[in-house]
Amino acid sequence: MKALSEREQEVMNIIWELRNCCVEDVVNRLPDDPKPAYTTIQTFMRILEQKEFLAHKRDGKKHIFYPIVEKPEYTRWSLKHMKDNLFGGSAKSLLNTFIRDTELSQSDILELESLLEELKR
Amino acid sequence: MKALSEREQEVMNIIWELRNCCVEDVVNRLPDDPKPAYTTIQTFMRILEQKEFLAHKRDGKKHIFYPIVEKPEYTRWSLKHMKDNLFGGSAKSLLNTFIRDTELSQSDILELESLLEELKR
DNA sequence: ATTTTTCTACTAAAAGATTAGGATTTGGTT
DNA sequence: AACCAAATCCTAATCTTTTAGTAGAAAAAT
Repeated sequence: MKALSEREQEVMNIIWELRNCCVEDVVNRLPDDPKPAYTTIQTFMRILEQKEFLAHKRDGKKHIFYPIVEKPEYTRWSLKHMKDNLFGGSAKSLLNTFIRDTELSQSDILELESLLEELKR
Repeated sequence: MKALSEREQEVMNIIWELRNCCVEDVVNRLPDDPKPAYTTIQTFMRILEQKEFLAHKRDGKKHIFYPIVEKPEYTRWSLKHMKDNLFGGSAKSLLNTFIRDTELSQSDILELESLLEELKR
């Protein structure tokens, strides 16, 4: 697995949501900051296919793309990468930083506690 | 704040540890995968200075560099970035994924519980 | 059947990341 | 003051990322 660049990430987020989609579907979901050209997004999808995040099948003249790496798989990898590179491999240290810096609601806290309770067994 | 590239990150990790150091100190800490040239690392340190992660003072003929962005500041920013880009802004969802995927020891779990206990008040 | 539209494939160029060589400066030493 | 060694500065080549144009093929419309 290889890290996604900023733009690749943005494209993958859309495809993970749409599941089966063509280039145009993705372009339509992108904000018009300026809206990138059709061919630009097409290039990204070709690259993502080379990197084996996507595959495609034909439907008439269209290519229908779909993810072959799932989002949970990538987020897991990505969090591990961050843990190793920024927190010296310590999960505890990442959790500490994140929990202290994030405004968790009381109900979030209760949910986390029951998750931890579950893991004790 | 701007994200650090892979190599920039590696260099910053060393500087955050050493606090005050010259180019050579950093080069010496890098593994010899192949060891990068002195001038390569110097270039990175110049870029990191432009990006305002570092500053330097003179000592004899050497430049002594030191961080002006601290590691906790960057890790915080970086986790927030990941939360927003991969977990739709949901801290709960990031924590859930991370906690479930990480082998936490029993003592880690207890520590986290008391941290959460602390945040309830 | 010919024209028009719509999509992909190929190409390439601008911007950013990574690498390092050679010229130049400079602090210290004789 | 002149020299030397060590460090910096400047520059540039290569690689990756991001962007998009043009050509060509396939389908749709006339």
